Amino acid sequence: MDEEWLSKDELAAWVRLAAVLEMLPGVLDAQLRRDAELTHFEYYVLAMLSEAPSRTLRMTALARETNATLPRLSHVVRRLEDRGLVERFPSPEDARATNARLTAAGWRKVRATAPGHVANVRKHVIDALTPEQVAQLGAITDAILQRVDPEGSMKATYERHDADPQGR
Amino acid sequence: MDEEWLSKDELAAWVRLAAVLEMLPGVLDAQLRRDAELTHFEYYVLAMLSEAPSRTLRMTALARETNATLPRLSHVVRRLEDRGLVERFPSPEDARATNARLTAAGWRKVRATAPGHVANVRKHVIDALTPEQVAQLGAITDAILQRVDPEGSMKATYERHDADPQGR
DNA sequence: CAGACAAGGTTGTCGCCTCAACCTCTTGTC
DNA sequence: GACAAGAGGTTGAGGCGACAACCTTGTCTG
Repeated sequence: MDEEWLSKDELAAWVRLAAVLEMLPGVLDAQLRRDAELTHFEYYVLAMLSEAPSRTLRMTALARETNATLPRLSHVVRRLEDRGLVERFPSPEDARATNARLTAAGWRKVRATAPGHVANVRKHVIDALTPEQVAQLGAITDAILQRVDPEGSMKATYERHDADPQGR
Repeated sequence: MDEEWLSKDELAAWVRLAAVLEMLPGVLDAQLRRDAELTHFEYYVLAMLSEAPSRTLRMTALARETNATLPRLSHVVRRLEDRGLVERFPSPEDARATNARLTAAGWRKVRATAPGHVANVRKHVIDALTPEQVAQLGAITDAILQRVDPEGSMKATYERHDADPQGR
C-alpha cells in the first residue's frame, strides 16, 4: 500500500522529505528553546522585525514574511509582548492596522540568539550538502512553494526570481 | 540581521526550506482532514501498518517508521483505536511490548484514502519538479537526515544506501 | 536468585496551533 | 452620506505534540 502510484525514485524522495518535515522542526526548536527560550517561529518573528525599517512591521506583513496565519501570529506576538521583546501600537495610517515593533530587549535577544541558531542550521542542513546541492535545494524548494502558495500570498521572502527556464 | 553568516545562496535555500517546513504540513493535513478525517501523521501510521506483515507492528517499530516519539505515537494510536481503525494487544514474545494491528475498517480506510493523498503529494511536490530534481531531492534529504538522526534511530524507511561517494 | 538497571509503553500536564466567531475601521456605491 | 462589503486583527475553545513522571517486564551481575 501507501503511495503506490509513485515511482521508486519519487517514493524515495517523498518518504525522505516527509521524514525531514517531521524531524527538522523539532531539532530547530530544541536548540532555540534550550539556549534562548524561544521556538523557531518566535525567533523568526523577531528576526523579520529586526530586518525591517524601524524594526517595525504591520501584523499582516509580518504574517506574510513568516508564512503564518494571522491568528497564529497574533497569539505569538501577544506572548512576545508579555515578555517585553515586542510592542504593539495602532498604525497611524490605518486605524484598523496594528504595528509590531521590536523593543531594545528584543533586539538584544535576536543578536544574542542568532549565532547559535545559524550554527545549528549549518550543522544540520547546509554543511550536510555540497554547494551544488545547496543551489539545487534552492531551486527545488522554490518550485514547491509555487505549487503550495501560487499567489505568493505568503512570501516577500522567497522572491520570484531566476525560475527554472523550462517552467515546470 | 537574521542568518547573516550564511552566504547568499545558502540563505536563499534555507529561507525557502523553512517556508516549506512551515507550509507543506498544513497542505497535507488539510486535504486528509477534509477527505478522510485524518491528519497526515495518522494516515502515515495506518499506511505503515498496512505494509507490515499481518498488518501488525510493535509500537517501537511503528514509532521508528513514522519518525515519531513513543508518547506521541501512543496517544495517536489510542485515538485510532477509539475510532476502530487499529487494535492493540500485548505481544506474545515480550510481555512488555504492545502490538498494533490494522483492523478491517482501518484497512478499508487506507485503501480509500491513499489515492487522494498521493494525488495531493503529486500536485504539490512531485509534479512541481523535473525527474532530475526528484533525484536530487532524494539525495539532499538523505544527507540532511544523516545529520539530524545520525544513528538512524528513526528510520527503516529511508534506508542507508548509495550514499554520496564524497561522503560529505 | 536478588537487586539494579534497562527496555517498552502509558498517562497527565502544559503550551501552541487551528478554526470559527467577532469587532472595528475603511471603501465603494447609489 | 448611509449601508454593504471587505480588510485588519483579536479572542476563545478544542485538539494535538512535547516532556516528565511513572509502571511493568527483562536482563545482567555478583
